[in-house]
Amino acid sequence: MVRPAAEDSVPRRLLAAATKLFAQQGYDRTSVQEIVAAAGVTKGAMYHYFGSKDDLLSEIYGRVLRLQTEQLEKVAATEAPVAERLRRAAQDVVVSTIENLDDMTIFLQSVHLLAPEKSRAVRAERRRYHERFRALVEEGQRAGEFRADKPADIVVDFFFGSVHHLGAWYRSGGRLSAREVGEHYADLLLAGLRP
Amino acid sequence: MVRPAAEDSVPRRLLAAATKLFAQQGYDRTSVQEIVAAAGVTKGAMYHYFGSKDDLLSEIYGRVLRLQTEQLEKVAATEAPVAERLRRAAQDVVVSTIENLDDMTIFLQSVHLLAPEKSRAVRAERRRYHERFRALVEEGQRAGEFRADKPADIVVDFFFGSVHHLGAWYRSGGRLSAREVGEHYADLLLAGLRP
Amino acid sequence: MVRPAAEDSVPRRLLAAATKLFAQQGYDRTSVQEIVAAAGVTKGAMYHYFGSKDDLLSEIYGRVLRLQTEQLEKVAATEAPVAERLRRAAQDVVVSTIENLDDMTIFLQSVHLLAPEKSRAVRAERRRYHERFRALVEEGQRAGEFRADKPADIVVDFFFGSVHHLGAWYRSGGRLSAREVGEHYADLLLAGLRP
Amino acid sequence: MVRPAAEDSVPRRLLAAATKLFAQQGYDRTSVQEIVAAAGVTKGAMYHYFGSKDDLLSEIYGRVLRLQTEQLEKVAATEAPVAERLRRAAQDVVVSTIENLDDMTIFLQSVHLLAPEKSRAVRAERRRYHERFRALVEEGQRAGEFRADKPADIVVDFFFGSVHHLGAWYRSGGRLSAREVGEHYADLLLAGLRP
DNA sequence: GATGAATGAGAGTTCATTCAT
DNA sequence: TATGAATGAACTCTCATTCAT
Repeated sequence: MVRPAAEDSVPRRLLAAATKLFAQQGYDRTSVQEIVAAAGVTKGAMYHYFGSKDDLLSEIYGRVLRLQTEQLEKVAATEAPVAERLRRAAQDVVVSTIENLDDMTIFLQSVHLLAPEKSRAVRAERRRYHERFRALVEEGQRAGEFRADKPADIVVDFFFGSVHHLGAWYRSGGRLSAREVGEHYADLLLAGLRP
Repeated sequence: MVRPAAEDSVPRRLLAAATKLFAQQGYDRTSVQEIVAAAGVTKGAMYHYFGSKDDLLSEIYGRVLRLQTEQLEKVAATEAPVAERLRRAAQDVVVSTIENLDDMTIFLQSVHLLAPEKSRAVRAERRRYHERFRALVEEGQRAGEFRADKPADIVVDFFFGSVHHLGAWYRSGGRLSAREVGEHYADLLLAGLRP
Repeated sequence: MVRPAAEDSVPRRLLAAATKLFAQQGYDRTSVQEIVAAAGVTKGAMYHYFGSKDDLLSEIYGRVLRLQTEQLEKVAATEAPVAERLRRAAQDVVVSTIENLDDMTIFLQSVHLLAPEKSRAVRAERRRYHERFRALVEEGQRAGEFRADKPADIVVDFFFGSVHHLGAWYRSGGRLSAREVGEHYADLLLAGLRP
Repeated sequence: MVRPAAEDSVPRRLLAAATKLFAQQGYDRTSVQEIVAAAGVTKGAMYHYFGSKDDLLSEIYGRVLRLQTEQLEKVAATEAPVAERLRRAAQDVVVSTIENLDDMTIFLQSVHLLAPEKSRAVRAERRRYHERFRALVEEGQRAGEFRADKPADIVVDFFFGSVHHLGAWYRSGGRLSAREVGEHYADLLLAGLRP
């Protein structure tokens, strides 16, 4: 019996259901029972594919981390002037955060709930991402395009705070498109860095 | 039997213990048993003073919201130029967030865990706070001191994202004092708003 | 409301029910649900008094170990000739094993199922008991009353193997009383040790 | 594809893995998953050769029972004096128990976990073995070589208790060889039976 | 004002077994 | 002969809350 391509595989259905529920109710408030019911499978099936509830969370993290890291690498590697590269990186991260708002919401509310070793791995990956971003800021400061009196890591934390907060207020279908919010955010960041 | 003045009252001890534990482990991961053990009282005593675990959370919120609202009102009501008032408000909220980092961490990680009606009340109070802040931005835009091409609510969300994120990276005893971080953050905000 | 003295306390009822069920079905095959049902209480009540299913087992062990240790110390401390003391110790341990056959059966079938640290504690206590018994054998060997060509620890293991095996065949109400079995066993041991 | 002769057959590998794991952790604590992993096969393969986890246990029993029964028959059928035959039978059972310590450990800890009908079969076989041994004791008592004031079945249970207990203390590579322990045990038994 | 025994529902996880392929 | 996805029931344990004292 060949499965219709339209019907998602069991692990994919589980991941989708978990993502939605975790974003809506939080990780701790979502029971494995709810997840498997939403995915239309049994608990046993879930534990066949994922070692634990924690693993579902890790997978969701992995997905979004990979995506954003790829985007950043691509933009950073172009030949454009550094101010331009930073602007595009900033705008991209806003857009992709909004486009994956569920994943990001979960990410921000639940990293600290992961088992220690997984939590460490995820944080390490996240740190690398921030460091790549910081390198752009420092490059611009050395080139004299950005003010040099603000520590680059403070700038990065300042900006990513704003980005992480998007899930708290942005509603799709609202006044502004993801692209517009990205432009506003990138403007505010770049303007703040003018020498 | 007269209690030594040095020993805090039972409700205060409970609130202190709950604050610390909620910040460390999250609301859902902290059991009532742990709280009462840390406070050195029994469960019965806790339920005598607080109707539920939820009530402890609401109380913690109330405390920090009241504090920050007061500060903002005070600064906003001065006669200084609007740019100066916004700078001081921004700096103040950073400093007081850092000084009450446990409360703020809990606030940000756990609002969505409150029972609906309490959650609504807290959010409403928070919204009023943000609106007061936004009014400052709009005043500056009308006065021509801030660029007018950025919606004021976007600016507010942009900045409070940064502030809320402080708990994720700031460590007391680190390189920068609360005051210094406040200045950097206020600078970045104000510079971003230059026309 | 004063409880009738006849009605056993909750922890005692739990211990009794657990003892019976563990002996009948084995530790792993007995569910907490079965235990609390047999004791007429809820699971919550059980976990109020015992930290885990393991704790029930440890408690049962403690009871029987204490009992047998006391008996041995009492006999060993008398002034009788060593052969007489060993005979009585041997007989006593048979009788008390038969009288607490459920506890002993559990003991023998389930020590290795205890959590490592508890298992270690129980084994250590057991070893002390065996060493006390061995000291009697060695005393008799030095006094020339027992043959000296058999290592005392081998003798002890030989005999306690027999004792531990009682649960596998002895049925109360059978042909022989506990006392009679004790005499036969003590005879076989002592005769085996004749020089 | 021809398998190398050195590589054991799948059922044999399963039996070996199960024996080791059952002896180490107990039957109930060992999952089918662990067994197949240790044997390097899949669950499906196991259920192809064995109807259930229980069947593995029965097979292990069968193996050791057959072995020991054969040995006893051989010794009992010789022409030597009865005391000599009993001595050799006793010594043999000690040696073969030590040489198959894993199987015997499992046997003793897990017979009661078998499904009723299989358990009955195994016990019956075991009983026949004990009866053959008892017959030797009785023969010696009738011949006046052994004291007659001890019921032969008590003697048999006394001795097999000791033998069964070997797994609880004997460690290969220790002070005494299997042969030496066998001699000591046989000595203690025979000396105990002197008239 | 304060205790702590007791509840009862539900949590995450494990597991022997089945069956379409 | 062999696979491995999937089942479904049972498992131990946790917890916020209640209430007689």
